[in-house]
Amino acid sequence: MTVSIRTYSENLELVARRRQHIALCAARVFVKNGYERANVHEIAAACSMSIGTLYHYIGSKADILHLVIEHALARKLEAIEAISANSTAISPTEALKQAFELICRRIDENQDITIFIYQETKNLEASARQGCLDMEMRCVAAIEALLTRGYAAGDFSIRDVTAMAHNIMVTAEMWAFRRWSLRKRYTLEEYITEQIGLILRAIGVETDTAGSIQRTVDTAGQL
Amino acid sequence: MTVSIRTYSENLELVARRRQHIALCAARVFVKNGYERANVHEIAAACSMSIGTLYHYIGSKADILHLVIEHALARKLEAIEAISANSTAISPTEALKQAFELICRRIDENQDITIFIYQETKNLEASARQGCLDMEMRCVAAIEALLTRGYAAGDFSIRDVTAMAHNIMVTAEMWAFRRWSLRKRYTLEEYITEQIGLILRAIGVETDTAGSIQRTVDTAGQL
Amino acid sequence: MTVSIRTYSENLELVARRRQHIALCAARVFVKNGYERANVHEIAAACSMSIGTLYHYIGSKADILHLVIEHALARKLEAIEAISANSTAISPTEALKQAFELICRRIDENQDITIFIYQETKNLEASARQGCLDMEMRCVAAIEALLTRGYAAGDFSIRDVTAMAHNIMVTAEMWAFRRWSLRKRYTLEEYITEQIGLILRAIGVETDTAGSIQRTVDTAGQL
Amino acid sequence: MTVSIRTYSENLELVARRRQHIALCAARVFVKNGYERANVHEIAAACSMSIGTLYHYIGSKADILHLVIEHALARKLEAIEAISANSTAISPTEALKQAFELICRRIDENQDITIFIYQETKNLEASARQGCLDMEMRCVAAIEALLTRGYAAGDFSIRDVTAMAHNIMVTAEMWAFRRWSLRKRYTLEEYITEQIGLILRAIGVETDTAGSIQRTVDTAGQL
DNA sequence: CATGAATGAGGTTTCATTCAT
DNA sequence: TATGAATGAAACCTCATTCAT
Repeated sequence: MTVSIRTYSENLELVARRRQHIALCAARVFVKNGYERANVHEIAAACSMSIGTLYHYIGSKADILHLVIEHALARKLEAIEAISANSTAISPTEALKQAFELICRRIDENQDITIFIYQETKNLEASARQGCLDMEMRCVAAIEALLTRGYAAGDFSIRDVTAMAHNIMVTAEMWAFRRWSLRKRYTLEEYITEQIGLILRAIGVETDTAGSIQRTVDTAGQL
Repeated sequence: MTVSIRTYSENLELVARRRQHIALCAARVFVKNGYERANVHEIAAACSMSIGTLYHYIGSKADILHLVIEHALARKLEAIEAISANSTAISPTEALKQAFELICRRIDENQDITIFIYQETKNLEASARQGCLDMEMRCVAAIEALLTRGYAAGDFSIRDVTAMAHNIMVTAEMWAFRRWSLRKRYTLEEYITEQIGLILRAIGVETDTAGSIQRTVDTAGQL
Repeated sequence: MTVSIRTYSENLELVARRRQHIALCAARVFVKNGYERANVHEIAAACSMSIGTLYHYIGSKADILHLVIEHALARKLEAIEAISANSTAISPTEALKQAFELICRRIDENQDITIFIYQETKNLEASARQGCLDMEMRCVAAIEALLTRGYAAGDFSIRDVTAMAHNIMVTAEMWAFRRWSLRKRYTLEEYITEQIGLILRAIGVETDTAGSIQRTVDTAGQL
Repeated sequence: MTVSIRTYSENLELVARRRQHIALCAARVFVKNGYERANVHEIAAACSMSIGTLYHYIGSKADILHLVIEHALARKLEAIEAISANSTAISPTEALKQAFELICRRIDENQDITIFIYQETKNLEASARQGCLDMEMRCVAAIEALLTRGYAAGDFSIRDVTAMAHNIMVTAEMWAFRRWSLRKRYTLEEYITEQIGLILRAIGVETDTAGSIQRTVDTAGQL
């Protein structure tokens, strides 16, 4: 899973523990200033390590980025696969509704890192980036599974599930990367309700048209 | 419209011409390596100017970013408003279909800058960023107008047009920022066809279900 | 008087007029920011000239400094020589008192340029600097003349007038370059009175001891 | 006492040692060309440090100026306070004479930095400058103490000691900043003798009139 | 295993001066 | 005579990485 990153340590378990720590702490620094503006001094401080120690467990600043993004994506993938897997007991429609809601709530809790991944994945070198894209693909695949199940059950009228799965994933992430606009207009709950309505109708599930939205939250122009 | 940027010249017409030139040439450099990695030396060279001359027309590297993003957004906005305005002669459904197709084709032609804007708008200072977000909002508004017209005509069964308008905009831009996945599966035409189907059904327009997609183009993991 | 400075003009009268103008206007800019921080753009603007025109009448930024300092020193010298010359009708003691007072008042009116000369004469090249030092020497000489007259008349008990003349000149200029301290304690009038008392007693002239000073003006720590 | 300057090191003792080193070495570079013309490359070389290392102990070039001036003033203040304090065993007149002589000799040994402080203190930012002015004030206060003691003992006929204290301080510094004139006429010993005579008579102490000065040293027009 | 002082290349920006118009 | 656009060297400062302790 983890791509090979240089380390001076031979205690693999220690390396893994430290890297997890770095992934968590560095994320805060990266998210605050962006990858390029964050400096290794600040990252080391956030990890409560000296620079020297930090460099025992990573080979370069880019490796820290890799750790951070990979960690965040792995947790996102875990969450989505769990959501998808846990919904076999209920109807496909209900499963899709619940899945979308849970994914949206997860994105809402991880807005900053979601946006960060959109912005900084470009700084990964090819192989690391490919690993991350693979995880993104597996997120889509988990959603595709939900859709395929509904199609097989005759509940969803859709044959090409890929586009729809991407749409669902991006619709959830939009809540983060278009928050400067969406949050003025919707609460998270309203957003979820509205988008679920659109999704279900797109795949041919009849719904009682979602209620209109009036309340406007003013959250200025935060990005 | 244009936020004030420092200049040593008082010849407003010259300043405007040079800045347009900078916006175009610098975009190529920025897109290649990202904002932070691009250096002003390279930008000046791309503009066929000395660094000194470059700094006669801008006050800082961040101003160049502002110029580039604002220029790109202004052209996107222009295009979308034109598309929206030019479609009053045809039925709302046909208008929406054509609009979505044209927007997607425009995004396809401007993939790199589309992605760049997602990644680097964060580097603008507050006021510049707000100006850019305002233009994004006007893009959404132009799409809302199309939807509202179809709703008023009774053709679209949708009451809250905002979410749908965002979805349409993001679906088109997805073609750029998820190209690493979508291009393996769809040609631009297939993508447009598939997504139009989903959009129309989400707003209650009956369509003959779009055909399934089989062909897979392998374009490696380019971002 | 004026050391040769490059000019592209052959109209000597025009050159002289423009240079006088430059000396006056540039002084304001130099005094505000210091010589090195002042830029030629700002100087040209203060002179209501284009950069090109400015460089028709001077050869370099250092020439402007020369013009400014020479102009200020020439006026100081003029003033002091006039003061010294105009006092032949009164007693040496009265002449010295009046001269000191007038010089102090002149320094008070020209505090900024007085300090500026202390700070920036170092930036003149050797020959220009020498010319300026010569003018300073002539200021001292004018004061020496006053002292010598009093000595010859038997009113002043002093044989080496040079040190005393320097002291008098520097005491007056101190009002400018130590204003951050002196102005908290003395008004100009009090300062003059107090210092005249000290000067006269140093050269053996009996005075009714100047009154004590109580009032404290708070002018913060301005330099 | 020392104003806070940014450092990347947390080893306070090391920081203090390095800064002392910088203050000493940078002074030579500054004095040679003035603050603005000196460049950090040259300063780092004079400190036998890389530029990177230099910037670990200071935050900006202006901080180096601050270090240099503060260091020089602190040593001047120390010297003057020591001189003033050490003279309680002798008569006020003798104490004043010795103090003036020692201060003049100290200025003579530190001519360049004395002039430098006159010229470049303006480049300090407000708070740093205020700290330096405070030290100057304490120098004056130490001299005031000497005068006050003589007044209290009935030896000096002077009530306002402030002006006289400033005069004494400036008279000593004059030896540096008017050396282009004074050194042509006086040796240091002659200068001290002559000025002590003037000082003592100004405060009402009878002296056998100081001898005339003939020897003229030609030291060209050095500033 | 842990530290953090040292490095120096490379970044952005300024500005005195020239010269074609 | 007057203009001001163009130049590019050189300035200050940052920061990822190493390595002796």
